[in-house]
Amino acid sequence: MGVSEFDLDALESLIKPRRPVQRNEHLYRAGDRLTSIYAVRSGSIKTYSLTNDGREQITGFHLPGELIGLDAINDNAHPCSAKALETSSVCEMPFEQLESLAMRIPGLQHQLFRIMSRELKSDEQFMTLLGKKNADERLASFLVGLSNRFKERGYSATEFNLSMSRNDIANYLGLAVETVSRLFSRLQSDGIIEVDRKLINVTDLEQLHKIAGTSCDKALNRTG
Amino acid sequence: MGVSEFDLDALESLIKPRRPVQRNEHLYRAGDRLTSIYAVRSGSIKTYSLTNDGREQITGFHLPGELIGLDAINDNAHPCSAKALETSSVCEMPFEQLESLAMRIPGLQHQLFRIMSRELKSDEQFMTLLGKKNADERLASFLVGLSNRFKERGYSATEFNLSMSRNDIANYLGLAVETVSRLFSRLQSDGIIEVDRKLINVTDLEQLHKIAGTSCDKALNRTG
DNA sequence: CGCTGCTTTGAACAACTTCAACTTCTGTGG
DNA sequence: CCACAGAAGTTGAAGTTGTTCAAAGCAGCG
Repeated sequence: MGVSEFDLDALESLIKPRRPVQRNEHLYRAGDRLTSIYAVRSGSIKTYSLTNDGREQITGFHLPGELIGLDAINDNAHPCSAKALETSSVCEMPFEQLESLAMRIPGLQHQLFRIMSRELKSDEQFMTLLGKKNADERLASFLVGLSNRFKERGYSATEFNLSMSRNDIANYLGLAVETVSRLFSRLQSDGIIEVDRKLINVTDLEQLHKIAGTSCDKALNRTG
Repeated sequence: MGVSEFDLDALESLIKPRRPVQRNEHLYRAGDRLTSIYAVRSGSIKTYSLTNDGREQITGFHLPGELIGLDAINDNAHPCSAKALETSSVCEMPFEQLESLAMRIPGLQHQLFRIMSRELKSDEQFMTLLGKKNADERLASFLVGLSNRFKERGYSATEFNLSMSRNDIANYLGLAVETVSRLFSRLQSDGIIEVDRKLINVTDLEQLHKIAGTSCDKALNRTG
């Protein structure tokens, strides 16, 4: 359900060896012709596009097991750029090959539909975040989301490193950096998380969930 | 590129006859098991989900030629509800059938990948709208988007009816109804559009584009 | 040791929301 | 066909949230 690690492993062997990517190195840039879809194997990748006035809009942070580049199929060109946030490794999968495999291997086509569908669904949830949530809810949702994704991958759900800068977080969440910084401080002084630079320790995950799940009346749930 | 009307026509005949839907009738509701994907054939459909505190978040307005329900593949259940904004007709395509056809008919698999990819891409653009654009830019983008879609379908790019309420527009754009109402008034008094209830006449499409494409310094481009 | 870039914090400001009132439309029943 | 009730839309004024501007604090690194 989460990552379908199993199938990606199978694919990986079918297609191409892993490839290392250095921090800040681009996997591809907006406008590049689509050749391959990439599966993140380790590290983390951010995808972003530029607004008309040249500012960056981050469209996602991608962890191991996730596929990137699927948004390029329609135009045969990447609408976003993809850049490593840290030293990472990816598995490159030539798309044409992938497509023809999908015609032959039972289940692979379905798997690909599922992956794209999941991304559509999570995009929709993210729209709700941007359209309806306030700053606190956005940051809490972001942290809960990361927590879940780390957990799925066998890491700690409560202690993890942010590979992206405050600026990137703010950009992604549609907020100003200053706002994000203030929110981290507040979450810390409220005893919900401990922050040490990039290291986050979630001390009250339940409360974080409550904030993320739209904090209703802001103090509705002190005891329950 | 736009709608691949051709292929949908082919599919339509392969699968099921059109089905009429009344205004406010649901095609499916959030939580329903996925049985079919729907192609809009006439009219318009809105998709929406509910936030934790029960408010509605509209995730899209869908015009003829568009497919809805693709976000349900991953969980085999619809994450959103779909409701007709006006009397419409849709073509129901049982998903399992569609998938097995895609294994056989050359090009259909690719077509489906493309359609999902296009949706991913437009979701990303929409994230940029919600994350970076101010109220004016949002409404202008919305109108430009509709204008383009109507044009693709052979209707006027400058004169069209909004099938959704002001409330729906505001909801979709992450704004308050009052803001949207004020913006319509302002666009009208600025001579960019003429508004008569649901009927919109775009009198200065170029200017509308300028506003939509992020109005930079707000008055950067008076002459050029 | 002193850059340089990222992060934090404070204070003023702006954009949008909220609240409230009023108007216009729509549809229903007398 | 008109009257009326409810829904939808518009407009104004006050209020909030988050942004912007400015400056200081801190860590990494030559």
